[in-house]
Amino acid sequence: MEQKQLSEADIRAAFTSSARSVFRTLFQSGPATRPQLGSTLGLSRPTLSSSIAELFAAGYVEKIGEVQGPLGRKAAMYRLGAGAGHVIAIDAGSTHVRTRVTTLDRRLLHHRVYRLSSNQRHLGAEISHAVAEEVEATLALTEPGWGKLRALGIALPSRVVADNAARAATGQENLFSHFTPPDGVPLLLENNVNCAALAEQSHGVAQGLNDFAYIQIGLKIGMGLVLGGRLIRGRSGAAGEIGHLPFPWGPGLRPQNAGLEDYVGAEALMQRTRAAWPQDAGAAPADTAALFALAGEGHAAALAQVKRHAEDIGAIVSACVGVVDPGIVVLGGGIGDNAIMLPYVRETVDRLSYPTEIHASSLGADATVLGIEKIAADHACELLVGK
Amino acid sequence: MEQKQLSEADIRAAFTSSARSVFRTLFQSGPATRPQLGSTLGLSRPTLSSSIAELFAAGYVEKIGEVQGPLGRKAAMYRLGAGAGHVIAIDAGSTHVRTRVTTLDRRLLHHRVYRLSSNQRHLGAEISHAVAEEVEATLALTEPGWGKLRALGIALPSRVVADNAARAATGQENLFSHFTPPDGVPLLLENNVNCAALAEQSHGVAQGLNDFAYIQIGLKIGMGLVLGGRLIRGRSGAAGEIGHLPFPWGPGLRPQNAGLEDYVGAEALMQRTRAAWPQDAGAAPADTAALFALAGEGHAAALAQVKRHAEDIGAIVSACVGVVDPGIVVLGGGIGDNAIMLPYVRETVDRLSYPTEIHASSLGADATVLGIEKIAADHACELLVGK
DNA sequence: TTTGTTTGTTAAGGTGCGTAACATAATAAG
DNA sequence: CTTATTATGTTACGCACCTTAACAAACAAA
Repeated sequence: MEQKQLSEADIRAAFTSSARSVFRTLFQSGPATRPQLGSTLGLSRPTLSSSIAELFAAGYVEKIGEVQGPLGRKAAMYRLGAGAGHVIAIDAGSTHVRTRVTTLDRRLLHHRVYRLSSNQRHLGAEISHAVAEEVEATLALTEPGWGKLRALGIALPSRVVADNAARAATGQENLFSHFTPPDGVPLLLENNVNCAALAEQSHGVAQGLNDFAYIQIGLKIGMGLVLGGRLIRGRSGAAGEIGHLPFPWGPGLRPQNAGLEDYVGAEALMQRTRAAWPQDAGAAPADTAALFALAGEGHAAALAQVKRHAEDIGAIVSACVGVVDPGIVVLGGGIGDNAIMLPYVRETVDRLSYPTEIHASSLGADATVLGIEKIAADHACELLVGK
Repeated sequence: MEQKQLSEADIRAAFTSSARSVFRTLFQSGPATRPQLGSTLGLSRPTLSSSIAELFAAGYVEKIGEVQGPLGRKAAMYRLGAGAGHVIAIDAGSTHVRTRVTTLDRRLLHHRVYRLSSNQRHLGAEISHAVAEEVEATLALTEPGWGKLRALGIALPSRVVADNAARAATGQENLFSHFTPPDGVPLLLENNVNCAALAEQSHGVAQGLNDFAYIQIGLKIGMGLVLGGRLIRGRSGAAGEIGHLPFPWGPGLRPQNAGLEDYVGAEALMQRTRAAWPQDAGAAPADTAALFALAGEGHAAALAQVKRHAEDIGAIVSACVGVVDPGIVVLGGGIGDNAIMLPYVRETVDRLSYPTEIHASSLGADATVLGIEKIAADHACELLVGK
């Protein structure tokens, strides 16, 4: 193993810098012809020739066809080869465990959704068990054509910190109660909301943006922050833990620990809704989905609740704008991506903050897996050819 | 002028990459011997020889002496030469205009403090006038040994945005009512709180840190945020405008625009203090300095006010931790760097947030000027030898 | 003075890219 | 069907930038 890793590093060192940038381009942008690579990277044809020869010899790229332009000779088209390997991405969610296996340039090799027997509020034994099974099953059906497994990424519903000492407090260690990660494969853990934010950046509303905030509103509330193109994790992995914003707060009002999380969560919302529900308005909605359905039909009592909730969300957004002014905020999660709230959220933010675009997420339940997949693929690419 | 700039760019292109990195090292770390440069940069002696020859020929470095080790030949010591030029940094503050002129490697060539006739609450005509005079005076006494003026940096008590269209709303344009910037010199504007934050990073409590928040508490309140080694400015230059955090905020409480700024400012603090001051406690303090002095002596009523204020500051810090979790927060400004508040702030943050170190700034009134000076010097260096 | 050590220079070689010229393969025009 | 034009790919060669090796210079200690 040690020997293999060393030879891997040797391969990387052996590649010329132009070869590495060709690899990175194919990694980021998918298949391309030599002339395309040459013009985007500003490299000459001879350089490209030797770069591709290097990569091809290592199995890192392969030719997948030829493209005929309007005139002249056909151009050869290349993509990452089997030697580049593949990654496994797992979203260890509270209701489902979603698994995706892809090449580094994101070609789907395998995917699967496993439904948990019950709603897991915290990262615990059942999730750990499910992850172990998913990994084992995936490893079992690995095909030779996939190449080496380069990274295993897992998105967790907990804070995630790299620092060994601080881990115990996050609960992230519970992942390993029934799951032993495979040997010799880089294991990447990331918070699920952060993953969803990255997915918005690579596949969703925040496509290509370097600065934005993603706020996920569901049972709980959380934020993923991307600034300067980088995910902001925070010293304790607590960046985006906006459930800990000071609340309630005002003259003579003492903020409570996690007071906002308790107030703005789905349970509290439904409790307030039931308490305020008029006698003559029919049966109170059973859950948030029912509440938003009623509001969508124009039901006055439901709409009033939704509006008040949206104003609270707006205040949360304003807190984020006041601290980092991201310019763009994406709302996601079962409650957040609801279109009914959007205008009320915007109204509140307009009243309280500097100009901020607010969008609803269009990505569905796959967002988190796609995010952790990107993290795993990025890591694998960096491992092979550096930054 | 156009011609000069072109030839300047040519010089940069003419330098080898090793020469550029030698320049950057001398810029960042000050004078060094050749062996030192060689070992820190991993360059061989012949390479260093030619790099320094290049830079010396352009006047970018000069020899300032020789150092004798315990054994062997003396090592030549170099620093940036006159050809590298100098920068002017100006803090256009509300009570003083501070000017510093330095070489790129921060050797002080000239400095001056100009006291404004009255406290300027906003960036207006008098500040503009004072800046114009300071720049003119400095340009007049420029010595040939200083080399070319490479950049002029000005710290402003307003939001600063690069985008032309959005400028009008910030008030930053008021700077130019009586001040015309010199031709052909890069002009760099930055918010004064952001500058103070950078000064903490280069000279103060946050020395060398890549992630921290600097919160300035005085007449008004503001924050400078450094994450991943970079200053976070925000889409509208409004990152750190924490006076716009939602406040008051709670069940049935509607946040007001800039409600926190009004509540937590020095004026409001003194108003509350006067209102709550007991009849038998002597005369109420006239200003915050007097209030903190009394609190320092153990005066109960004063201490109660300071403590309550510290709890509000603690809530503000908690809001920042909830959004970005910087890990370290530096408190500055006339009120913020007061040691009496520190334990109460810490108490509140400990109660509400993830572990966060909180320090009082040790830099005095020069912080802002030092920060804009660093911005100007960095820009000048990048101009000469790239990133 | 000699010896060993560090610094600086000169000479020679290698890597990674470029340009120039040529070979190849396609379309368009006659 | 041949020829002209154009784009792609390869080969030959040169340049820029760095390295190692060897040598020269300058110092302290023996």
